[in-house]
Amino acid sequence: MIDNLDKVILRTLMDNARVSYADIAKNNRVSPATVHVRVEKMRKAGIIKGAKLKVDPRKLGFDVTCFIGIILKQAGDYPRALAKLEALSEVTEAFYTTGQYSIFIKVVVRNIDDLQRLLIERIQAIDEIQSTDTLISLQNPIMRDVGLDALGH
Amino acid sequence: MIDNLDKVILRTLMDNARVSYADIAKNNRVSPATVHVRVEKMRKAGIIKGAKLKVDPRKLGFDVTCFIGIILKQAGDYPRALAKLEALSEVTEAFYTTGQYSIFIKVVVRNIDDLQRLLIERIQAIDEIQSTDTLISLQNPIMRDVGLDALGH
DNA sequence: ACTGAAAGGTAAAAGGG
DNA sequence: CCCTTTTACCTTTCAGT
Repeated sequence: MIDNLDKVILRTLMDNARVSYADIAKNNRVSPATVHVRVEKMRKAGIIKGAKLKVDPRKLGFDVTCFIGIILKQAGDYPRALAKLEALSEVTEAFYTTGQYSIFIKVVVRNIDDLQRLLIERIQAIDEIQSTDTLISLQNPIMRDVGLDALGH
Repeated sequence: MIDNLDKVILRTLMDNARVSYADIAKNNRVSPATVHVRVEKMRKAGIIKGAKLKVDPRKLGFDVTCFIGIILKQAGDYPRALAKLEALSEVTEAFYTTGQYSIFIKVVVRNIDDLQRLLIERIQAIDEIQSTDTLISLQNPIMRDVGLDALGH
């Protein structure tokens, strides 16, 4: 399914998506064409979903990151609530979860005032939402990709 | 600080980091060299932190994503606990937070059995940790970058 | 399934307005 | 601050093994 060369290619590009296929080829003693073929294979298999530029939100003026656990009035309200959350650009991630919350979201905003307005005027204003719990992140000391070492084959 | 062209470049590359500078230049009626200069400027300013390949963890056999809220025995235990969490490759993100938890982490594992072992044998075994709450993610319907539209300049 | 070579395209640096 | 030019390198395709 996925061999050692695939893993090295993935690891390299997950770390820096702009490393040239030629460099990867050189380091692994294969031709650039082979690297190209492997990448295309993994893209078609859905393993590779794209390449994203990583930006620092703080450098752009988004200083506050927080997580919000959402309790819905009824379980069936999930699709409607999600659609309304998706319309808010400040909501960067959403998860449908087990446990006390139905939906768990990550929001990135400029400052605490913006967070307060977002919470009160736009999130708690959503009909389907019963209540929310907010967790403000002060630091983000770990942010990395899944380790491929646990991959067996 | 950051003008309209910078914003268009960021938006384009945040979506697809492999779009060529030549294409971006064409769409904005500037030269490829200008795009190159802008990207370098933003890299030096720390706005651009790199380009990452986006992979689908499920396609690689990591089927379970979850969040774990961690309560420490003492607030001062934070650095030691964090270092121990960092040593676990399954911990892909960590946040230092206000509220009921001191540390909030995201973990990605192969299955529920692995999650259970990780939790009991490696996380709850950390001396500095008093207790944990786990939130299993069943779906991840929203995963996107910060919207640049709120950016003033 | 990998390689080597060819064609076209791209990045990055240099120089000028 | 942006442009054009230039050079070297890169991706991608395809025939051959």
